[in-house]
Amino acid sequence: MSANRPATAFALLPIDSPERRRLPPLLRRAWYGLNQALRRRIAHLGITPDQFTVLRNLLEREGITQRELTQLMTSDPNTIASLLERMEKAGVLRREPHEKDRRAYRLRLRAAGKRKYEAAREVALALQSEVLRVLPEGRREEFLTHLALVAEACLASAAASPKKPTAKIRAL
Amino acid sequence: MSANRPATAFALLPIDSPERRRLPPLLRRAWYGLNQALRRRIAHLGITPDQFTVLRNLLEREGITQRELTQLMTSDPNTIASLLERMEKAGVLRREPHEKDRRAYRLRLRAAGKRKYEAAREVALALQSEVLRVLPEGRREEFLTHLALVAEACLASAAASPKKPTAKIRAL
DNA sequence: TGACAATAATACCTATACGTATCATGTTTC
DNA sequence: GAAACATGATACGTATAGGTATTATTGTCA
Repeated sequence: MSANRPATAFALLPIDSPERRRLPPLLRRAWYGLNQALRRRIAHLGITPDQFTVLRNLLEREGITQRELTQLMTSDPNTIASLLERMEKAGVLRREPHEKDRRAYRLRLRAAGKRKYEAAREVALALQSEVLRVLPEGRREEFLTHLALVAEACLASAAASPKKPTAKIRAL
Repeated sequence: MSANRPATAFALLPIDSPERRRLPPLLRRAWYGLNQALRRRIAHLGITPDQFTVLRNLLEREGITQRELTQLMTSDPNTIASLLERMEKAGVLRREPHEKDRRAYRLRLRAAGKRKYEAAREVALALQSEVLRVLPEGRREEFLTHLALVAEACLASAAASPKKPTAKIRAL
């Protein structure tokens, strides 16, 4: 066990460490690293990675409700509500009343939001290319396909895990 | 920035096209899903997934400092400090003064921490098996190897992204 | 149509991520 | 050996994740 200070914390681990083979730490490192890199690279635009994700979803589907955005982002209504509150205050989007459902809002991008999105998109594309280059070219699609399977399985596991350990109503 | 040269026709779609599988949303969904599933399944133990990670690291390396734990978890000193404060208050670990460095603490597990860890570990192992079952058995190791490469690349990108856009001192 | 369940959004809470600034201590350098 | 610098930890602020509870509205059904 060496006490040297490597370039990355990951390299601190012995080559045969179980950490290198365990799904949760690997997912954690990948996601946090990617998120942190993007956050730092778009900080000058005044938006965060999550806000960037919101902008992308709104650009692709103008006028969706908060509930729909929550579904698209696999997030939580509370998180989305406060996220949108900050973004509206920052002037990148607006919430207009839904014409049919007075409980809901329709989300619309503003010009500033579109501009910030376009700029951040360039950064994000470059970052993704940069990261995927470490995989052999012929294996990248396969990796993403497998990752998609794993992601769906993770979401399914979460959905199958009740918030409250109530009586198991899961009738078969 | 070199152009992407995908091998398949599917991959000829724009890299951020909704039809194509993008790395950031996939990583996000996988990580959030896995984290949420684990959080709900160990909530009855009174610990969170991050606290579980702390416990595992402390069990494997008793007496490390907060700084070392920060490196192992690829986290942030601030995050670790408040995390440990909560855990110390909850009685699962204690911070004792470092015998050489009066700035540092040595982290030690308490009995309650060991117990909670053991219980949570069973849950985590089952969850990982459950998730990885969606991949063909012969591809799981390969997937984890690729994920490790990607994780390392993500951390490298983050490390190469300065917090402040100062003059880049990094030698190319 | 009136009671009631479901739904969209929010309020309030705690936990985490991570930025800047600060403090105490350790190390290096001239 | 004192000043300059580096480092471990914390204080404080903002953003996000997500839990429970509440409010306002909608839809359903007896």
